[in-house]
Amino acid sequence: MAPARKAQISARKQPQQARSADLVAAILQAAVQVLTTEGAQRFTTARVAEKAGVSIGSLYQYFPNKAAILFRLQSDEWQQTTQLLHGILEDTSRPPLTRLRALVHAFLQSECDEAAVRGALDDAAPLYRDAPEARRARTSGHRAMLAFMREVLPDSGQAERVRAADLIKTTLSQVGKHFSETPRSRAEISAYADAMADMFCAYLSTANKPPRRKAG
Amino acid sequence: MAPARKAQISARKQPQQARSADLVAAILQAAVQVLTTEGAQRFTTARVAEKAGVSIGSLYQYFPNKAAILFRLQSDEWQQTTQLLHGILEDTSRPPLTRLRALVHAFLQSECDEAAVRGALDDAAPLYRDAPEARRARTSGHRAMLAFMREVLPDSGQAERVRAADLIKTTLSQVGKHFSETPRSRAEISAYADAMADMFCAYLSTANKPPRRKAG
DNA sequence: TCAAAATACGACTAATCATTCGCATTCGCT
DNA sequence: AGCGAATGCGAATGATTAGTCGTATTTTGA
Repeated sequence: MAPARKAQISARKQPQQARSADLVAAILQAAVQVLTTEGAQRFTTARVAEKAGVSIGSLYQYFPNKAAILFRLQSDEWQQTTQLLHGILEDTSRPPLTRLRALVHAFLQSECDEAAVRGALDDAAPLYRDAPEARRARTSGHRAMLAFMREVLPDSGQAERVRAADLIKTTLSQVGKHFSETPRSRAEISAYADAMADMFCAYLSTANKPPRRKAG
Repeated sequence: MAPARKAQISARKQPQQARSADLVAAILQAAVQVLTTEGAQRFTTARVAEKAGVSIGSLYQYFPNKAAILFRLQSDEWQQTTQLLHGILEDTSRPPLTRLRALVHAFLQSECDEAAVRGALDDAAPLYRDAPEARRARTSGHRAMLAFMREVLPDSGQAERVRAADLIKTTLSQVGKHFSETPRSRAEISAYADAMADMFCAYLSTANKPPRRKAG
């Protein structure tokens, strides 16, 4: 139960002139660099400002506090991931489970490609995750997975579909996070993705069928 | 890529008299309290010492640094979990998949029961996880799951069994961690555990069978 | 051209915290 | 009793860091 009383995390002021827009971009880019090269521990506003070639005062013109920078990065990541997810799951030209398998592969690969940033961002999560903005942003991506479940589990109740969607989405993201913590070859990634996809497919294939429960 | 050059994390000195053993116990107990009531952010050696009714100097007699206290707590947790896992999986009087289901239930329940400590300990992970002692300790629990896989996937190759063991162990711990981040009723926990167990069982049941790959 | 608005600057403040070290107290033992 | 070792103490140190504010520079628009 960490105390959840962070200040606002939204932008303090919108850049209006071109130079300030550049400045914000430089800060975000520098933030990623600091995060990847120094880690979450050593992520400080001073270091970001320096790496961005910007004064600390200017940084605080556009970000109300350190958490806001991190939250912005995380938001962008979430948005990217959500789009990946939607793009693959909604392509109805392919059979559902094929799409799901493709999604697992794409997700694990992208997770490993950006392991450094995402890992550091995750370490820093305590700094921004309790902000209301973050709570709201996190529920994105539910829709697509739930729609997919309606397609693949037409005979199940809504509650069961919600549970299946949650289980798969959570497994994908959490296990992916842990998986990407150690460096992996492309072949390893692919093999692991296949195993995970096998697991999801097996689950969804049997979930439709009659009662199983307590199978042994 | 956080820099991984923490100092040693092992005990600085073994308590020899009863009073110092009590002191160490008080510190550990206080550490849990501080962690749960204040969160990882506000976990400081001073606070722990105060809550334990012990001077800061005494604390440093037995723990070389802050990370050592956290590592000790995490170690104890790991050991508990490992024993839970062994105890259930090795009870050969029940069919394998029944044991697995029991394990999932027991694990999720215990994770939720101690959500506060574990969550905070997880937030603090960056402080201790890169120490060599932690790297070693983390591989415990592999053995039991692998032995289980030999039992339930007798026809698969060793590589596939290792992958399955890893996938299930990782899913259980990572998804469990995320699941316990929000408060849950006992019924919710049970329902989720059943879904997860269904997923594992479906996976293991089909993994033995002939080639599936790219199932649609 | 010039004033107001926007932007940029960075020294400075205030707070937090991990850890040390010199000294005081207690224990185990003869 | 009394000695050395173990234990306990906590003020002080040194370092880091988030965030502010008064001032300087640049841009905009009239």
